[in-house]
Amino acid sequence: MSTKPVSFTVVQKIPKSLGRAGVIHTPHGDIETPAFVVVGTKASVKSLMPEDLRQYVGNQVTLANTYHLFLQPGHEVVKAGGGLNAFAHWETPTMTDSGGFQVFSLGAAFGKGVTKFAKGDVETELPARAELNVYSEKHAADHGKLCQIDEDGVTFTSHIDGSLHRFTAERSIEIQHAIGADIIIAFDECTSPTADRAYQEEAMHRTHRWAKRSVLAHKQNYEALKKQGLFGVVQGGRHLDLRAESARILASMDFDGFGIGGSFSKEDLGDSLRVVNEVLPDDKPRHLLGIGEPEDIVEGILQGCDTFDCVQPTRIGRTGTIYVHTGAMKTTPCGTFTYPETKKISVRNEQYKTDHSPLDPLSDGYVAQKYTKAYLAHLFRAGEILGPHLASIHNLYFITNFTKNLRKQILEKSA
RNA sequence: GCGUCGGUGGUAGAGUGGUCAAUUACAACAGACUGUAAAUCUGUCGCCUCCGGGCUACGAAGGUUCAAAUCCUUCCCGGCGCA
Repeated sequence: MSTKPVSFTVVQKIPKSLGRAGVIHTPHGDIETPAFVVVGTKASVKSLMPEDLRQYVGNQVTLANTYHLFLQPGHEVVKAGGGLNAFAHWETPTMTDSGGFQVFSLGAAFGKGVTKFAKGDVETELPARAELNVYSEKHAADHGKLCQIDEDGVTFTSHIDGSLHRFTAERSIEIQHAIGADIIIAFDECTSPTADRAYQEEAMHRTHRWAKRSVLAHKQNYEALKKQGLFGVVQGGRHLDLRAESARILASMDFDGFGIGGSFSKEDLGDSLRVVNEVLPDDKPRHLLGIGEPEDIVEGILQGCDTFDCVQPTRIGRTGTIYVHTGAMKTTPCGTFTYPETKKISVRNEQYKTDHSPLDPLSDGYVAQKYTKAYLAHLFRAGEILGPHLASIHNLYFITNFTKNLRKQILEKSA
């Protein structure tokens, strides 16, 4: 076993595929991969107690966010509270995202309704270029966003109180050291799918420079080095050659694992991942950042990704949309996986007001079995907080278990 | 009985001669959401529509006016006050 705090063991490879089942070892325990990573941005999985996660979800790992915890309550508070695990009473292994996604969500995407997925293949607009040394609230407001990018880092205008803050590679690592998650992520720039190739390339190279600095910053903190693993983030947008180049450059740096970030299009997600994972080393875990619809996870695993975090189960759950099984089974082209077809339904819809069947009769989840659509429909209509709570638990169990079943198939196929 | 205030779309409640099919909120009906600015946001919400518009509407019936939810008359209904 490795002396590094975070290491990876491949347990079983999928024949003729980049995919594998494995185990990520961390100071807070092992993560059996492929695995879904529950998102708890502000050290809180929205509406759930950690006990709910343990008892009804069975997740193995939870992800928080550096930018959000830095603003509130402050990373020093988390540190004084014993670090993320103790502070939030999370007992699973933990990760923190670097704040790189906020460069996108509070920057290019701010107020525009664009998502990480391209709608079509047209580059609809150019992102605002970095404008050096122009940091002001007014400037940010004028540009319709809360952050400005330059070579050295990013200046954020807090979405909470408008105050200005500066993130650099070193600063993000420093904050993540204080927060204390098992796996931390190098500060990157998550680009918009609307950015043109030239900008994707420029941003990618900037992310690489930040990655190099992040490795250095991490190595300089001896205490953190013993307890936390550092992941670098592959970028390159929808351009396969850039993706491959990004993977090549990052693979040459001393990371404990890799995140795959940035924007994709739904159609060539698999191609983008394949190109990247062909290059990344086999003996390190690969995390697909922020993607996790059931079909995406199947594709991601086939193309060699080990872990997936996604906000979707809790976000859609909170407003009454739940995952359910249709009853049909699907098989991947080369027969690797046979998995249940899924769909999303909105339990607020009129038809469910009097539908007293279980949320998802085909699921073995506790909430799916014990609670009915009519009850959830009532809770959401009545504005009861139990509605978002139950729907979130249900969705998290659904996707966590969906992923676990795929792992099981990898192991069974080879047995 | 007299006086007075009021009766507006599913609800509450704006509007008090034209720009009113009628502000707004809620409810209702749908939709969106993929490293969480998110217990959020968007659309529809009188009827019909070839999406240009047409029709019926603000307690009821009459009336004034080029034009009425808005002014006048009577009636019906409700709150309050006085008998």
